[in-house]
Amino acid sequence: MTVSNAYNRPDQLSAALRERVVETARRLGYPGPDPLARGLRRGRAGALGLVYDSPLSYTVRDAAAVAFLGGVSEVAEAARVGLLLVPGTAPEQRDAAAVGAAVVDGLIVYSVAAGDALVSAALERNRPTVIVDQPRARGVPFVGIDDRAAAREAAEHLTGLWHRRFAAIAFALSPDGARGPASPARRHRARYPVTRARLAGFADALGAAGLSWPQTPVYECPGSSVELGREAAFALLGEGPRRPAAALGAARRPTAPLRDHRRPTAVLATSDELALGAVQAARELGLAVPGDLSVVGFDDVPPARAAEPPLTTVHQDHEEKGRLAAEMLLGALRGEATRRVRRVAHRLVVRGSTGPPPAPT
Amino acid sequence: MTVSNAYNRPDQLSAALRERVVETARRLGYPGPDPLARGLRRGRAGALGLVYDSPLSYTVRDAAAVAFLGGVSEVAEAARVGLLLVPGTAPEQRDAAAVGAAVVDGLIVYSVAAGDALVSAALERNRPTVIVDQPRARGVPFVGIDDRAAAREAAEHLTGLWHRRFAAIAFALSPDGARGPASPARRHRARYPVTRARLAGFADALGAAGLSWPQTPVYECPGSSVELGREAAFALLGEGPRRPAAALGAARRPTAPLRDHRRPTAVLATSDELALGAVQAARELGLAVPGDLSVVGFDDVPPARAAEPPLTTVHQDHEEKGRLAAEMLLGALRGEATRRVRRVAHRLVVRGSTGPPPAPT
DNA sequence: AGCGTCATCTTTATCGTTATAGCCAAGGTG
DNA sequence: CACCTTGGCTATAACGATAAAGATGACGCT
Repeated sequence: MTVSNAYNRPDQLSAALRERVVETARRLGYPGPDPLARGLRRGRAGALGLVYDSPLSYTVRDAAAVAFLGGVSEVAEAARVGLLLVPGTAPEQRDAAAVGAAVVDGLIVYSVAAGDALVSAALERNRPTVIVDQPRARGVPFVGIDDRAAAREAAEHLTGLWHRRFAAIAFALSPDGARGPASPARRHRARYPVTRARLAGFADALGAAGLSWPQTPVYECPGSSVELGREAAFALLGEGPRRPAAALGAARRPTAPLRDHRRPTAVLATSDELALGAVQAARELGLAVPGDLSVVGFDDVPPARAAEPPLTTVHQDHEEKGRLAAEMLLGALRGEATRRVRRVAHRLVVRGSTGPPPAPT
Repeated sequence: MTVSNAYNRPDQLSAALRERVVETARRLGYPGPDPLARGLRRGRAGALGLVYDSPLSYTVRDAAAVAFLGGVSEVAEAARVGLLLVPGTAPEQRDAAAVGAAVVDGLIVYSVAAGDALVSAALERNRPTVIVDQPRARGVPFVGIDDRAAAREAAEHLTGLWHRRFAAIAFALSPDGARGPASPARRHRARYPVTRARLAGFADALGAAGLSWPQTPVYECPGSSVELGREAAFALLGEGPRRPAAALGAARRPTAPLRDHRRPTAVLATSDELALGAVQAARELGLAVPGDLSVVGFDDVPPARAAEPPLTTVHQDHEEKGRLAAEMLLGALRGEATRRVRRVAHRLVVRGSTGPPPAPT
């Protein structure tokens, strides 16, 4: 006990004794109180857990997820707690038990599919938990934007410019790795609420403009990357072989674009990465952006602003989302009662990738 | 004990009893074995600790650090251990005790200044530790590149093009937040070994070309960002007021460049961010890159390749560094004896930001 | 019957802390 | 002088798990 006091409450013992303790500790090679034992006794782990939908090694390639991490870490640093990135999210070795075994005081679940075992594992721990973006769970604190309204605004921007032929590129509708055109039935069954809400927002705007959503092609990608967006756009815009770009090798042969009257004049993407891939595909097909094709993204990550042309997109503050989530979690740990659902503001940022549709020929 | 077996070794008891245990657990609201207690008893925390030099909220803005995190996480995921981002690195509340209190089995220390309390705190834990980039510590496993040789190659590329007037932009020489021209004395006292080695490499190349290193201006920035690089370049290239860019406000008034015969024709930067800032400053000063000014960076982060012009820089594989560090640490935890120092390959990537110096007027 | 084997479950002791309460001497009060 | 404080130190008992060893009974074999 005296040793414990020497380390934790130096004022409780005389300087002399403390010095003796420290000296002896050094001589014996005692490395200081064991964090595990201390945690057990004190009942706190000193860390917040972060559960992502995909393995971290993918997640760090997503600028939005990294910004979110930055926000969380800012608050965690200030509260002097660690941030544990929980393993077990890789598809080939999905391991909900890892969530149960994580040494944490509370959990932040970031953008996981509805019904995923990771979510139930997190909730079963009976510790404070905050869910970010998706899925909603009864009584569980939540942080996110109004995806449906935001998507609707993005699409209305284009219907307002009098676009009539639309196509959409979406990241995963459900966590089964599907890739390709998504039928209306599949759209209906979507297990990622965010994808679902964004598509619903697109549908709202198109419906309000008198256009048919079920007949609007939606290309589903199993993730969010420029390469996947490029591939999707080729499928939606071109008539050439639909091989993935990697198979095309170094000397890419662009496929021919669809004839004008069949080709969409506007592409709605559920993320900036996908949108940037679409812009790239358009360029390779010889289509001008926004002259021949308008593209809107979602998230407003840094590359969206830096792109050529800069991307019209829905801005959301990912860092703020991270800060909020962390604060809600820390508040719950302190036993404070706070608002359970926080919506973060979004806004459409109109830049250079959208314009009126080309004049009919 | 039977409960423990029910959770950890289902084969050790009959299905019936196990079912009864699980059912009772549910009824009583028992959330499964407590990770802290399990960790204490088993002697493992199930996580690796990651200690950065700066608070995470800054670190996530550094593409190189994020890529490194990606590499580490890849290996950690595969080994089914978590990754704890240790707090306590913010300058205003630097807290080496947080390193001692982290619930981890081993530590990775990423790019910390020599003599920093974080390093000694890590080593005093008497757990396997790997240091990345800096500082070197006797007998402690290390991963990094040959910074001096790499920097020398970068500078030799420019001396080979017959540049004669150089300037350098460096990130921190020592962790004291200094900003401005770094005297030869200060360069000599540098506490960040990486900065020191890269400057030494520059000096090697300049010396070999018969140029004076002590007379070559070096501008020190307290971090690595485009904005700091821009500011440094203004100081090195312009004659206007040397105020930081932020003070210039929204309507930036570019200062006039130095007259030709005094202005450097080549800038050596210790990071891509700083280099990109220098390119931007040159543009604002009306100087062509590489026509009037050549710039080399360091690290080859994604924006370097995407920049206009694309940046000549020293490539290093940050992810690979992360993977290596994590593997060395896991190896040490398993008690394997491995090589203690691993050098990662680097290579100069010549792109569009460097060329011959302008013809003398 | 006697004995070993095996599957299944239980007992004991321990991991390294720290909350709590207790002890003791020195000094202050009435 | 008895009595209370106070500062400084110590003894006890958990925190919640699990390794290791022990107990129990069913079964087969000679």
